[in-house]
Amino acid sequence: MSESNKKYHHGDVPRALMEAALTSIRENGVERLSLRALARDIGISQTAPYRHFKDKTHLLVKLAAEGFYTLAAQKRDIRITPYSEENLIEVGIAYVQFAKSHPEQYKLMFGSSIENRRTYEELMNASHAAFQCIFEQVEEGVKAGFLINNDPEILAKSCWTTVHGIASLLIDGFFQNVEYDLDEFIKQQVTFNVRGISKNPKDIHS
Amino acid sequence: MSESNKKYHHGDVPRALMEAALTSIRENGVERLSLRALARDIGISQTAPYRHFKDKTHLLVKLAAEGFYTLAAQKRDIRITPYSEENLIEVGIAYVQFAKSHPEQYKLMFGSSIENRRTYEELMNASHAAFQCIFEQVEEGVKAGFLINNDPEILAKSCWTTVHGIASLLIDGFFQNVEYDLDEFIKQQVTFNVRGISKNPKDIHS
DNA sequence: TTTTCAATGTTAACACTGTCAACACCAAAG
DNA sequence: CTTTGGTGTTGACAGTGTTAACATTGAAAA
Repeated sequence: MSESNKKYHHGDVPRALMEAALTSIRENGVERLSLRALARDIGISQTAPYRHFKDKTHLLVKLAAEGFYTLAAQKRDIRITPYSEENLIEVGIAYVQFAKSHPEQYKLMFGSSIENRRTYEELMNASHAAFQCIFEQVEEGVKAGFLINNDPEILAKSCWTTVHGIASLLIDGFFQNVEYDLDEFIKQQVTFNVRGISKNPKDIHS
Repeated sequence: MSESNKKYHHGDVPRALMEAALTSIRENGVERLSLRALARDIGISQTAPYRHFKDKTHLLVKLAAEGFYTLAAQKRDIRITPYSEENLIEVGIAYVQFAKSHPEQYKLMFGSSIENRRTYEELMNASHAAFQCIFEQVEEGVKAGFLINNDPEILAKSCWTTVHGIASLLIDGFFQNVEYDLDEFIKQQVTFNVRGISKNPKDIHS
């Protein structure tokens, strides 16, 4: 296959589109993403993407799903068994760090760029996989008697809302006026949360 | 001023635009908001809004700011002095209820429909006012010895991230598979958070 | 080998959008 | 009365998502 005359069959167009989309999102945010611009970037006609994605949203769904899977993987890398409070905190911090280093993709995963996200099975599976990590860890913490004897699902959701709250406020710039160290701040916040669901909360000495 | 021949000077156009925008957002979400459609709805030309708002974003900023102020007011209505743990929880619940009953406006306030939100002083003031409520209450809780002896700003931010986390996951449909009672769930989550920043956390019996 | 056909690509067009420039009107200040 | 600044309008530009109609290709079917 020569380099010239590449009118048709440009290789892996879906992959190229996804990657172009990722960098575009990283640089300009989800709101500015344009299918046509993407097509131009990778050198295909402006409507060619529709041969590979039903519409713009389906591209976004794929990207978001990928995001959830790498988030899940990243958390799994940090987690160690058996359960320890410190490790639960570390996983929480890793979650926030992911959001911090991929802010636009994170917004895509959670924000409302994707309408009716619940109708996309693929996306639901992916986000469920990301949740599953926390769930398992929390469940272990409950069984081992470290955490409140409550439905692990509810406790895990407490962790999730906390880290998600931190992540989204952080991304949206609500913590930009912090004079204190940001990483220290994140750790504190996560620690509060773990303390709240622990059976015997340690004292905190400021 | 007769009813007929209302070619010019239609009354309070900015107000009319804001209200039309609010209902449009409520029904179709922020993403679908169109300045031109708004103008058509209230019976002015499609570019007339630009006489009153520099651009679309400035309209959104005004709406978001209003949202923050009503949220602040709603919280102030619930809060009572002196400090009590129950009341802090109630305020947290009220926060989530606000988000629950104005989901699209809430998304507008926090989501990334408004780019560079930090450059809009008006918006920063408004969101700061909403934060101030929680801050004061938490500060009182610290002084009265109920909450951890820590920087009240940090503790208040813990409350904020928690309720915001709950609110946004709720709005984005991540809790739609709850078989248990939603209000009870919200209360539990907020309670965990308060427990996490309390000096002497009560035992929780499930 | 030739034919056929689905996948993939293209162009043209539609109906939108935000935004600006140029122009029209009108109330009140000078 | 004249001027002037706020408000309103039309027309246009550049951009978008999306569909329809048509073109090209490579591989399977004949």
